[in-house]
Amino acid sequence: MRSHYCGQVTAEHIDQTVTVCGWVHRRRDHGGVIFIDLRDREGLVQVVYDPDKPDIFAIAERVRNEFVLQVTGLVRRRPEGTINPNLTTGEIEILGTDLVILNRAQTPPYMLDDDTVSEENRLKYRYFDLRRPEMFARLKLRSEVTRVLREYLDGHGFMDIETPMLTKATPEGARDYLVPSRTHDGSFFALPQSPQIFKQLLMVGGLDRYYQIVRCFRDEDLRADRQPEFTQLDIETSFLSEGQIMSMMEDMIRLVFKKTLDVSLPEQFPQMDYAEAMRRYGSDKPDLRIPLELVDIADALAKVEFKVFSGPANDPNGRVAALCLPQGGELSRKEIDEYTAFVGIYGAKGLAYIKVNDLAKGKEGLQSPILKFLTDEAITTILERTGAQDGDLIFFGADKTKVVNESLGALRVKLGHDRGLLNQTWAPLWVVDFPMFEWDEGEKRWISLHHPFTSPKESDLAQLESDPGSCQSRAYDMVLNGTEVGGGSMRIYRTEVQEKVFRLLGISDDEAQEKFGFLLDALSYGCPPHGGIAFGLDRLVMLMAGANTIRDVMAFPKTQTAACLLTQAPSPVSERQLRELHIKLRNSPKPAES
RNA sequence: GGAGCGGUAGUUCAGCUGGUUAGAAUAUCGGCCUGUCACGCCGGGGGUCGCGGGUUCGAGUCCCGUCCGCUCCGCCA
Repeated sequence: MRSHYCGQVTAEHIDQTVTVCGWVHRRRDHGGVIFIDLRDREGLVQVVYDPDKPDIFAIAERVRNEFVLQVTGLVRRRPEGTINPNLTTGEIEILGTDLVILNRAQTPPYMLDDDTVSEENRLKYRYFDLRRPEMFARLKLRSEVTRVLREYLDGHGFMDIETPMLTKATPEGARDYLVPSRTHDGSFFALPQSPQIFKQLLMVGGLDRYYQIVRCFRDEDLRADRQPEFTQLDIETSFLSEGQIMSMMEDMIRLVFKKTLDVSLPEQFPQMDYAEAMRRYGSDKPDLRIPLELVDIADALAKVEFKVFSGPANDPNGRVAALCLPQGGELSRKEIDEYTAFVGIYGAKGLAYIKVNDLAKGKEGLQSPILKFLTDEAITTILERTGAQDGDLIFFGADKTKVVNESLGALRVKLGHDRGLLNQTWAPLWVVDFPMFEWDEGEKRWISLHHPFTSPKESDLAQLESDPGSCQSRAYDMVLNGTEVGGGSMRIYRTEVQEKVFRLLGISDDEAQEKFGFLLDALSYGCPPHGGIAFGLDRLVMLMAGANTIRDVMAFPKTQTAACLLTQAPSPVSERQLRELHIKLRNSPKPAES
């Protein structure tokens, strides 16, 4: 007698007696016969009990959904006439001769094959939800992805090294999750936002090829693709150039796609500099599957009467751009209004448009509320640059560059999805030549676009202090279908450059010493040139699995308020625990008992 | 911090301009059926309409507040 997972029972087992274990997916009675659909991670198999063995039959009658069974019986092909094309349990069945109820179960909170059930219930009963075949498939894919990543890195001389989870709070970057120290009254650990500094210290330590599949924590608001704890594939190398690192990472990602999805990604990922990405797509992570592009038209509109256009056209911080939607003339007034509201989310004050009805008729063939404000010359330029054809619709964005990029960039993506314009392919891309810094209007200071340890380009070192805004960094992002899946850079490895960058970011020498003194020291003890990258594993697997949220590729995710519906975490703790941690609560919920 | 959508039976939902005892499907329980697979048929049970307050003769429905879930903006070096 052999034991199998029930889903592995196949035609090969016909005429064999097998013992299988699984959950009762559904029990049906018909004509005095009991049918049990037994389910495991691989699938369903039907078990049949005839009433000729009354003791076994009596057990089968007690079976309910989600009971855990061990079933023994003879595998056989189904009788003629019981096989129909909609069969969900296949053409094989087990004639049950024995039956053990390994465990009973309450009535399930919802039907496992109900794909309309709310995510709230799915998260509350996550242990149950994980029995869904889709969940199993996604977690299996995740496991395969990490296995291939490890295989690749292990094969290329990388070492898997752990870094601390209890570490030091950082002034820059995301809000830290803090852990109070019992032994140091008033002091706190922070959970790592990423192992960034530790992996750089590993480079100083001569561990020149490091990787880690590591949990990271950021106490910021959630999104479909952002969780407070998430997993990074963290990588760092010494002595390699950015070109060598990028090439190796490409190979690794190509291998993962080939081995797990049998998808062949391009031989070489295209590279695009940040400025071009912003100009053509209004985004630093463009989705190249969408065949729409932004077109600059400020020069043609600088002299028109219409201030909405001429204002931004003459503003050095402004931008006027057009986005042509093929066959967009079909859009109804209501749909256009909806798109206007959509760009409003990103700060756009309106969404001007021109419908191109008949190019041959010139201005008469166009339809738009703003036509009267435009010169013939401006119209000709717009039509030429957008390459608009009869039936197209041209949208306009005119505002501060940031607003135009964000609103039209988002509109481009939305139109691509709404209008079904996406090429059904995988579109990887490297985005390079990022600016080092971005001016923060609110805080009136420069902030790092990547992080404060990113190296500026050697050629820009001279203007680091005189003109920070024009400095470019040695950073590179891997973008896949419009999602940033990885970001990395060459790091600063000289103390004096790191000190300069800290100063530029408004971190005083004292604060730099206090927060990062150990790093500055480390750089001074023979730090090799180094650089690396970190991949968002959850996002990568989400894309590969075709999931809409990273929650679907995590076993136990949190909700939008960063709570766990399964365990009810976070929760109050006892007075005693708080006292040990030197914490006094004010105006807080009652601490838990005991 | 802000915008939008949602919260009614175990589950998924309907419930109009406020008006009898809040419905459907499914699940669940009982009965029938000799091969079914979304089985079928008959019958039963099942509701804090998220929570609190207000308006009203009367609130699932209107108003205010609040909590929860989802999407998004801000935020996420």
